[in-house]
Order: sequence, then structure tokens, then C-alpha cells
Amino acid sequence: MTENCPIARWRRKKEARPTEILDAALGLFVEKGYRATKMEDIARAAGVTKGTPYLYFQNKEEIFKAIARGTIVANLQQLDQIARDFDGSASVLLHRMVEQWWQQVGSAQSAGLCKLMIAEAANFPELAQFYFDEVIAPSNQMLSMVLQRGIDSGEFRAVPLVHTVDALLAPLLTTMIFSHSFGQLPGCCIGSTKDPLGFLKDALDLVLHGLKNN
Amino acid sequence: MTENCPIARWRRKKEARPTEILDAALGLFVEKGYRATKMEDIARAAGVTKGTPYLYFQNKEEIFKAIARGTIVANLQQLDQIARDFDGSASVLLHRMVEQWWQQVGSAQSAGLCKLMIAEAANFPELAQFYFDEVIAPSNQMLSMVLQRGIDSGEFRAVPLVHTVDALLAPLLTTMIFSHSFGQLPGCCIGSTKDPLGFLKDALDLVLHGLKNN
Amino acid sequence: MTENCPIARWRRKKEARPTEILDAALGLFVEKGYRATKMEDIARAAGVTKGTPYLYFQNKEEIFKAIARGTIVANLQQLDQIARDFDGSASVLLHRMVEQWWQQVGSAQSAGLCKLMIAEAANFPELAQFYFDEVIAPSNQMLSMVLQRGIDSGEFRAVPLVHTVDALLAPLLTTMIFSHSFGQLPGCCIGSTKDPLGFLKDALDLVLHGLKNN
Amino acid sequence: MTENCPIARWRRKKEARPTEILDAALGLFVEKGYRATKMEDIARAAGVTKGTPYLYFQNKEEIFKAIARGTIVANLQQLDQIARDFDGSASVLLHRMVEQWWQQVGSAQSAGLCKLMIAEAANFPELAQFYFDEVIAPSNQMLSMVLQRGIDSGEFRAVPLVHTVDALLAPLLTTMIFSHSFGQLPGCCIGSTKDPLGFLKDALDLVLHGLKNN
DNA sequence: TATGAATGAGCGTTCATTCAT
DNA sequence: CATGAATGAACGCTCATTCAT
Repeated sequence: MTENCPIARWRRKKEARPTEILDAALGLFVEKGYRATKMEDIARAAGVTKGTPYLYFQNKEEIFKAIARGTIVANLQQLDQIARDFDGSASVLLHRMVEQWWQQVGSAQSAGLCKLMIAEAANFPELAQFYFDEVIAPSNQMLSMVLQRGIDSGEFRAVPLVHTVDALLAPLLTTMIFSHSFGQLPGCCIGSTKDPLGFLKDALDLVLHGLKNN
Repeated sequence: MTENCPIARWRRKKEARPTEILDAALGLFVEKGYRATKMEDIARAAGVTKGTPYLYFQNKEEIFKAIARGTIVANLQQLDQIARDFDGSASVLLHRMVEQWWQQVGSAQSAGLCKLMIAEAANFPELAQFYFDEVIAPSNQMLSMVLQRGIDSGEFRAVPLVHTVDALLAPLLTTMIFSHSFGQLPGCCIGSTKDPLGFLKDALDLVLHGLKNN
Repeated sequence: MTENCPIARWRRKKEARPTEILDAALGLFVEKGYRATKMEDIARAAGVTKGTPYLYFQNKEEIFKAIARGTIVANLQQLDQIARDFDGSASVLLHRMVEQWWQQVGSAQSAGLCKLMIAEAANFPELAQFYFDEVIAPSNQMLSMVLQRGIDSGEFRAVPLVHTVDALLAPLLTTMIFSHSFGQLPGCCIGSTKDPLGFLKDALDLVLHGLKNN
Repeated sequence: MTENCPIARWRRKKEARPTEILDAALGLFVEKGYRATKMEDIARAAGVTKGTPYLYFQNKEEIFKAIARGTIVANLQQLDQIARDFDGSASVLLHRMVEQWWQQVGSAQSAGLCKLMIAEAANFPELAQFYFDEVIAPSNQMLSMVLQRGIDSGEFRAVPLVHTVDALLAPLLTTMIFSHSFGQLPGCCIGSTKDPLGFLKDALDLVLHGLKNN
């Protein structure tokens, strides 16, 4: 159908360029770091030549910024939606959210972005701030809400909220981070990298067990 | 006293150089990343000039390697010793170990090294492997032992060992990592960065509560 | 004409670059030596800037190698052809060959390369070997053949072949070498530099006279 | 005897320092070239440490100059003396001089200096001039005199003087030069490097044969 | 005198960026 | 829009030289 219209196909391709470049750049930034990634590598990985990225982005830093601002997380909103809509127990909700999170965030390129922002936080503080405000803090907030609901309903003990939320987030974060660092090593086999989702569930179970009001 | 002996002072200075350089380099590597750190910056941070680091290290990469090999943590052995000597409950032991860990590892430059290795794992795979084998894996092993002891003694439930250990480590790791990334941002205030030790204790309590065999 | 075709002109320029760079480099290497020649000087002499040579050659050493491998002398084959085709007296042949040699080798950049290889033989032994095998030894071989022919035909005395060949080569070599060293000095006026071809002929005459079978 | 007096021995040693340094430097300059030779290598080769050469010479260039001016040629004067004292045939005299020359100049470090001056003529023109004036030109002059004597006495033909002298010098020069370049290559075996003195004699014989007035 | 730690100008090389085509 | 040859600032590293001991 659209195959019949080469111009349209061409157009579509052209419009896809920026995204292709950003995807390529994200992959390389995550793998090698911002500085160690050459513009030409980005171009080649995106299937274009040296000069082309500059037709769409002012320079390397703008590519980085575009990644940080763009790769983010419509997904978080979905998670948020799930949390708001749900009316079962907080435990079940948390399990559901973790699963969703893994599918949409943890296993995706977003995870690499997280590692990238950690590595480059000092070099691009505004971006780190932005990432923190747009991703980390909202996630925190979301979990916080669910946790509070569980406490209010008597499902959970009255634990210190802030620290507990961070404790809930910790396994998610290490999973993301490790999958892009030590997880890549040939012999590496800590639990969270061999079976991330299994690990996340077990870790959540453990904490939920500790939260339960018996 | 030693001021009286000029030769000794000169010598002492010379012998201190490598350490000074490595310290300076570690700080900068952690802050800006390996590539973004200039040799001259390292030199200046160590109080010497451009050429001096090359009197003690072959090149930038060797400095990185020396850091990775050197900053590593005889302290783990102390933790191991504590674990072996202890004969109280596993819960108390874990608390004691976390405290020790924070003082000796988590709050020290070693924490920065962890972030650095995460960021550079793909660029220096052998070193990442080395760090993993010498630090991450042994830590895992150590916790694994304590956990198993607790399970064997009936103090803990029969949880899946591997995942649970990773879950125990996760808060430690995020604390280390965040303290060198988002934790540095002016407005950042997730629990683990404002009061790391408090967070670590609460996180441990939570998990221990989940482990308890009631 | 070719001016009409801008692409061709651009292309032609690009294709000419390596040669231009090698020519510039040869001149400077011969003049100042390998180490004392800066890459930027080569670039400037070739009419480009610092970075450009690296688009065509991996590094300085590769430029040197490319010179050594490339400046070498298809011309030797012409000389060889002359020697094989000729059926007059060995004396006349030698005169003709010396003249040819001067025009094609001795007076050209090849002569500078010879001086360069002498100066850098210890630093680039494989290249010196290469030059020796491809230039010096074949020249020797060629002369050897002609000489032997003269001896066989009774035109020359039965002189010791090997040493005599070297004696025949010696004036050629000193001419090449001196023209790129002392020959450049303002006041220098040893015979071989003022009138090289005349010198070569006289030197050859002298030796031929000594070879004659009377 | 002098062994009994350690101070004297020490003194003697100290007085020898400059010479030791120059010897070491000459060897390295000849082998690797001026620029490729490091001051520290010179120092080590002279059995002292980095700073010491600067106690005797202002800088690297002064060492080079001292070599060029110092390694020269009391020897030439001896040759000159031989030529003046001799009253036999010019042929015999030339043979004797070549032998002397080989023993005192060609086989010694002086030969290396010649190669060095050739390589560095463009970088140190005054020194090249100096070397030319003090060594090459006098040698020429000396040979010229002997040759002229032979012609005057009817022993030699009336050959063109200047070119013939250069032709006589050529084998000496190539011998010196090759012994410090291609002559060092493992497989190299042109006549002049395997048996230099034999080559020199044969080459001289050849030319003398060509000079003979028959 | 002699040492060798330290300096810093200088060079080889890289790579983000530009621009003629 | 896309290319890729060219640029030149910047950085890793070297080594001649100095100077406190």
C-alpha cells in the first residue's frame, strides 16, 4: 500500500531520522559513555554519514539533551494510571506495577538512560536534575502513594515512608544499572541479571512480607 | 621532628606521590568520568604539573587500572572476619555489618569507585570483571553465608537465597551510586542521600522483618 | 575544460592528496630527518592543515613507510631493460646506464630517499632492509651482470667481481648522498656536486680505463 | 701505583667525564640520529645520571657541537705527514694512506661522525660546514696533492684532477657510511661491508690501474 | 660534583564541527 | 537533504632542562 508510494516512504524515512539518530546515540552513550562516543559512530549506527546528525541537532550535547528529555517516560504515566485505577490490595497492585515497570521501563532502553544519567550527572547537572525530577522523583511519589494507601488501609505496618519507598525502589534501580554494566560481563551471574523479573518479584515479596501487618 | 631530616622529608614526598595522584584521579574519574578527565586536571588536583604523573604511571589507563586494583577493599576482609567471629543472631550481625560497611566502604571513596566501574564497565571489561570478582561477588558470598546461617538456625524463613542476597545488597548499592550522582544535585532529597545510614538501617529492618520466621 | 566539471575537480584534488602529502613529507624528511620533521610541517608543505594527513595515513610512521615503499624505483627496471637489450660493448653500455641512472634516479627525489634510509636505517630496520633488497642489491646485481659480460667477452680484465661492482657504485652513491648534505652548503664545491654528471662520467672513465684488457 | 691514590683515580675519572659523555653521545647520535637520542640515554650510556651531562655541557646541541669539533682528526695530520715524508711512488703511497686511513678513521667512531654529519647537515649547517672544511676538504686536498705528484712525475695519466680525487674518495666514503647503515642489517652482504679493507684495496687497485701511464 | 624529582614547552593524534559539492 | 573532505582546538604524552638536595 504505502509501498506503492515511494515518496511517502521516503518522507516517512526522513521524518524518522531524528529518532534513529537519537536511538543510535543512546545505545552508544550507554555502552561507552558520552565522551567516548564519537559523532561519526552515532552517524554510522544510524545509517547516515558524518555530517547528517548536524542537520537535525546543533551538536553532540544537544543530542544528549534530546535523549534525556525524549526517551523518558510516557510509561510512568501508564503506571500512574494503573495505580490510580486499581482498587485491590496494595500488595497486588505493587506486584502488578513492578511487572509493568519491568516490561516498559526496566527492560527497555530507558534502563540504559538511567545508567547514563548516573554516569554523567556531574557533567550535565541540569539534565540530571531534569531526569531526577521527571523520572526518579515521580516514581518515588507514585510508590509513596501506594505505600501510604496500604498503610492507611491497615494492610501494611506503619513504616517510615520515605526510607521504605527508597528500599522498594532499590531493587528496580540495581536491576536497571547492573544490566548495563556488570551484567554484560561473560561470567557475571548475580541473581538479578540472570532472571531479572524473578528477582524483582522475590525482592518485592520479601519486602511485602516485611510490610505486612500481622 | 621529621622536619629535621630534609632527606626524609623529600623522600616522604616522593613516596606519597603515587597515592596522591591516584586519589586525585579517583575523585575526578568519579566526578566526570574517565574520558572527560584530563591528565592535567589529575596532575593539578594532585598538586603537581602535567608531566609528573607520567613519572609514576605509564599512562592514563594505567592510572585507572591502579585505582581499580588499589582502592579495593581490604575492608571486606574485616567484614568477613566480623561475620565469622560473631555468634549472636543473624539479624544483629547483619545490622552490625551494615554499619561497618557504611563506615568503611559506603561512605568512602570506594563508593565512588563502584559508580565508576559501572560507568566504565564496557570500556574496561577486564577491570570490571576484576571489580566484580573482588568486590561484588565476595560481598554477595558473605551475605549469602550469613543469610544461610540464619535460615539454618531457624531465625529466618526459607527464602530463595540468591535473590534475597541481591535484595539485601540493593540498598547498599543504590546508596553508594546515588551519593555520587543524583545525590550531588542541589535539590535532591530522596531518603537515601539525606540520611544514608538511617536509610540503610530502615531498609535492613524492613527486610529482616520480612525474613523473620514467625 | 576539466574546469567545467566541478565534481571531477574535487575528486581529482582528493585523489592527489596522498601523493602531495608523501612528496611534502619526503622533502622534509630528507632535509631535516624523520624525527625533526613535524607532522604540521608536512601538512603545511602539502597545502593542508594539521589533521588532513591523518585522513590518508594512520600516522607519521606510516607516511615514512609509504614513502619508502612508493618512491622506489620502477626505473631500475628500465635500466635493467637497457642492459638486457644492449648488444654493444660493456663500456658503452655502462656509460649509457650511468647517464640514464642520473636522469631517472640520481637527480630525482629518489636520491634523497637514499640519504634518508641511510640516516634512519637503525630506527626502521625493516624498511632499510626493504630498500636494500629492492634498490641497492638489484643495482648491484645489474652492474654485476654487465661487468661479468665484459669480462667474459674479453673486454675487461678478470677483476674481483664483487669489490669492483661496489667500486663502480661508490661514485653514484656519494653523488646522491652529498647532493643532499654537504652539497647544500653555500661554499661547498667538491667536484661531484658542481657538475654531477660530468663527475660520474669521469669517474666511470677512470674505472673503465682500469678495467680495460690491454 | 696510581691505584694507591684513590683521590687521583677519582680526579682522573672526573676529568674523563666530558669525554665519556661525548663518546656515549656520538655512539647514540650515529645509531639513532640527533633528535631520536634522548639526553637520559646519553647519560646512562656514559654511566651517569640525567643531570650530570649538564654539568659539562650547556645543552644537547652543545654536546653535538663538541662532538663535531672534537672527534675530529689529529689523524688527518698523521696522514698528511705520511704523504709529505714519503718519497716512493704515488701508487704505493696511496695504498699506504688508505691502509692508515682505514685503521685510524674509517674503522673508528670518526666514520660514524661522517654519517651523522650527512644526516644532520641541514639542521646544523655551520657544523656541517665546519666538518666539511676540517675533514672532507683537507682529505680532498691531501689526495689532490698526491695525485698531482703522480701526474707530475709521469706515474699517472693526466686525468681531470678534481673529479678523480672525488672518485678516489668515493669508496672510502661509502665504506664509512654503509658500515653505519645498511651494513648493520642482518642479511646485508655487499662487498664493502664484509671485508672493508680488502674492498678498499681492490677499489684503489682498480683506479690506480686506470691512472697508470702506459 | 652528582642526583633524580619535577617542570612545561612541544609534538602526535583525535574528533567535533563546518561547508563546498 | 546528504555527503565526506577538511579544519583546528584540545588532549595524551615526551623529553630537554632545572634545581633542591
